[in-house]
Amino acid sequence: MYMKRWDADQESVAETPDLAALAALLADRTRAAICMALLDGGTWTAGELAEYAAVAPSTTTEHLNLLVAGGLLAEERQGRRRYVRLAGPETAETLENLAGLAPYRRVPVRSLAEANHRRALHHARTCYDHIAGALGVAIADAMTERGLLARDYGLVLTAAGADWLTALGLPDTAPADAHRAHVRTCLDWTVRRQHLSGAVGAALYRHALERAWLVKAVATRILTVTAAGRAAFRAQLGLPDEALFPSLTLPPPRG
Amino acid sequence: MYMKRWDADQESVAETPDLAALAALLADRTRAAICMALLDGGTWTAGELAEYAAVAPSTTTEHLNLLVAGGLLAEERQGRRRYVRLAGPETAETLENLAGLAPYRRVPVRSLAEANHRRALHHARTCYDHIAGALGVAIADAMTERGLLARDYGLVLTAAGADWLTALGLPDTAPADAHRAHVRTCLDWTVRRQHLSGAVGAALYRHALERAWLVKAVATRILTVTAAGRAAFRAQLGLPDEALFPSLTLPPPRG
DNA sequence: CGGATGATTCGGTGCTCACCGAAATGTTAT
DNA sequence: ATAACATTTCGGTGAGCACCGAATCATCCG
Repeated sequence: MYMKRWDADQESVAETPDLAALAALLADRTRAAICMALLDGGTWTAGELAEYAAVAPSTTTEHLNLLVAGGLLAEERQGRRRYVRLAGPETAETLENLAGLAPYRRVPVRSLAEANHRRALHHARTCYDHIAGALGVAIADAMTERGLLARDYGLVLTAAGADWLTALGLPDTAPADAHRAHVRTCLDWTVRRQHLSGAVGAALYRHALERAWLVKAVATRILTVTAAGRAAFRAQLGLPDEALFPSLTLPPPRG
Repeated sequence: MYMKRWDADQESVAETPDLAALAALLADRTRAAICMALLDGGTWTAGELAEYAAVAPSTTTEHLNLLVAGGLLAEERQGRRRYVRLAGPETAETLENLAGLAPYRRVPVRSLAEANHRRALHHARTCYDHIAGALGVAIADAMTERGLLARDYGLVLTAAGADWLTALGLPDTAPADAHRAHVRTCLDWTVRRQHLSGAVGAALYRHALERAWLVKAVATRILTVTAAGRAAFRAQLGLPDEALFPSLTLPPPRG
């Protein structure tokens, strides 16, 4: 009797998420460095990234082609120039989570300037669209301590927290995209502690920039706390000086 | 005048998260398959994984060495056999998030059995310690619709949701580890939709197993909904038949 | 219209690494 | 003890790929 062969036309293929392909994009040191650089949330040109990653422009082109094709980066062409940025917030969060899981690597520090740069990064930096580093962790801690965030029953903005945001002038931080949780944590790779991300984290960051509590350096992820910022963070959240002055920031813990 | 050189002993090295090293672990198809298999939350022997991944035992050994050394897997030796499992919930969540971001890959389906297997996986499966697949998404949707979860102001368990859990006999699902949010979403790679994870998701899964609403097949991630389960999910959440019968589950969307 | 600039294409090179098989190690069973 | 079994070690092979430089293309500027 004739049996129909299963491998016929109809359902002979299926689709599986290709985890290895995505990971392969990040498995190269240069591409990983590019992605980490773009975690500042900004838009870079191919040439800038080439210089940052210390590879030839031709090499950078190949990397960018892969990253864009893989959906990690979004690109925009203007004339002879190629601008790239991270594809979106989910990409940024996944990257930062991954970095939090990753082992540490010892890298040589070649100059005093570089040491200062690192110290500043550890103190306060952007994580795509919110605040990370010692300052970010201190903010999350202070908000929890003051009952603005509740860590004990899920991670939620409390009623007091919502009031506090309103008092700051953040109009309810409307849930524009339902896909993105309002309050979310992000594992900080400098201290391996949680800091505030999600829509609330992003709103807080924007607000701090608008009020000039923070200033972002160009072409880096470094944030600087202004005098006004220190006053505000002290008044609003009672942040200690350790969180407000880079010079008081300790080096990161051992890996 | 003598200037002290900076590259002296003191602070000449710093530590950076080695994203590329971590990603390299997942960048291999065999290792990725191993990790995906372990997403069932179970403990596998080296030999089982070798057969599953269709590589020589010696090759499997090398992969497991790397994955364990990289902190993704935890191992336990008993006599002549080596048991491995995912290192922890964060690892599982990051993996599933990554899979949700990954592109699809077309794979051949060689037999009717394999096609049925895939269909079953798409219908209901474990994601480490909670429920994923069409059933998992349907549960999250139904809970949101019934006001047990609120998606509009962060993702929180509502008061009604807490009551519902208590009525089910889940005693408040105590916040054992503060690091893990109670309610959390996990991007499902089959449907690219959110399902329920976190401590609440895990408690719900355990409860469903205890009450025999679900049965987990050995050595796979497949969950089967029992008759009692269908009754319970209908009564408790009003789940439609599409979510309760694998035969009604549609194939996954195009990548 | 040249000349400078940003990016790309292409060929070639060297290194890394996934894989296997055969032999070895150590453990459980007969 | 001996046999069966699970895993590991090691040497060797082949493929993939990150990298560069030189040439090319496209755009902007004087």
